[in-house]
Amino acid sequence: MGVTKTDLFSQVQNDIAVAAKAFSHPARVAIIQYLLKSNACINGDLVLELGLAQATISQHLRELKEIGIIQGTIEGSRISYCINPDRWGQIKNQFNQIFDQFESPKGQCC
Amino acid sequence: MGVTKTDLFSQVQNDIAVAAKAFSHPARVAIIQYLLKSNACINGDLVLELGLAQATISQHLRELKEIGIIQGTIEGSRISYCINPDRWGQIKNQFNQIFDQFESPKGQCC
DNA sequence: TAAACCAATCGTAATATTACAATAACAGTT
DNA sequence: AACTGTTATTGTAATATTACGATTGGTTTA
Repeated sequence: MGVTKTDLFSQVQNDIAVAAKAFSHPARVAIIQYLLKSNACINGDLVLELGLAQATISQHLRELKEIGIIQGTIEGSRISYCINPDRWGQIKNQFNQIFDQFESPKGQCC
Repeated sequence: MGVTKTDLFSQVQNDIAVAAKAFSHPARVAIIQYLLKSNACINGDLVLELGLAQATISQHLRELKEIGIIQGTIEGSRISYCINPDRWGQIKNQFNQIFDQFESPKGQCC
């Protein structure tokens, strides 16, 4: 088959899975890292920086926008992208909530 | 086409993308959460818990094992899975390093 | 040894993702 | 209005992922 059975899982579990997709492709990681250091950029910057085709970058940007981790504003004939602070914090919290749940057991568990 | 151009990206970027895949499917999130609260479990536990076929659970477990976030030890006729503490910490650090790089700018960036 | 149990693997089908060329859409410029 | 620059979208091909039934390989139990 090949279609994820989202109805089997909780809202939180599906949310985390969606958020994780922002980081599950090296190009998207690279885009996010570029935005972290440059604060804002346009499609063309990323084409030069990453070496992928313009259409491919645009596709990744759309995914990141759909996830909500970035936002774009029209600026003349170009679109300026940046990180969405609220969503960023939300995703950070979701992940940290999971990361902090684990405590290394004293003995060997398995 | 459809094959990720890993050679365009840094080691770190590819590493993070691989680690993120552990969380990029709700079933794997559910498995990880189950391991967090039960410390250890076997394939059969997850089949009951998640409602997916045995083969599907096994496939997700293999992925998680390949990523290194879980480990399995043979225990008689069954295999006991648990979280790999070292790898867990490593992934946690990788993500936090990214999460902490963002500082919300005073004004609107875009 | 046979039966029962458990989990990995194989085979297969459906769907999703990744990538790019080509084209469309739109703003600014000449 | 024609041209240029920038990005989204469309179309398409290749590869990857997800899911499950069936089978295999292993250990335990009867």
